[in-house]
Amino acid sequence: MSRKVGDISKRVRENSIAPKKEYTFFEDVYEVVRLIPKGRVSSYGAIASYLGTKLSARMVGWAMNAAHQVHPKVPAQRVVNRNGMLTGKNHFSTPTTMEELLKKEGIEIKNDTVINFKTKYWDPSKELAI
DNA sequence: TAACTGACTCGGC
DNA sequence: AGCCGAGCCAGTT
Repeated sequence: MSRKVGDISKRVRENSIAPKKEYTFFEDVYEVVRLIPKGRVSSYGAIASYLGTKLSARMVGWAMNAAHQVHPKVPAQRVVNRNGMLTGKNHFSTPTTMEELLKKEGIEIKNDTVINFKTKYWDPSKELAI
């Protein structure tokens, strides 16, 4: 596990996110995702951008792919693409798991898209104000 | 070892 | 307004 990208997240560390001895991009992603408030959602790009690699939104998705086996648990269902679509639903135990989890948190879904995405949107680079 | 693959985005046409 | 290509980079083949 390279630390190349993780080094960029020094800001995250200094911003009082749970301290750890080793930092990797994946772990940084998990930390940020865990900070997403219940009932809110964020996007891959926003998280990538917050970590300083805004062009690597795909890596955030990659991280989510492995997030299911990470502890403490990562609320991967709160991360959708920039349009509010549940593009990652197929990576959950069942294709409907993601939607069910979000509904349980008070987020309405229609056609695999978050209703009122704009008002539910949670941007780490703003909310966490680096 | 090189090539391919994404739970993404953005810019250009 | 929608489609296409490029950039991103860790992990898999």
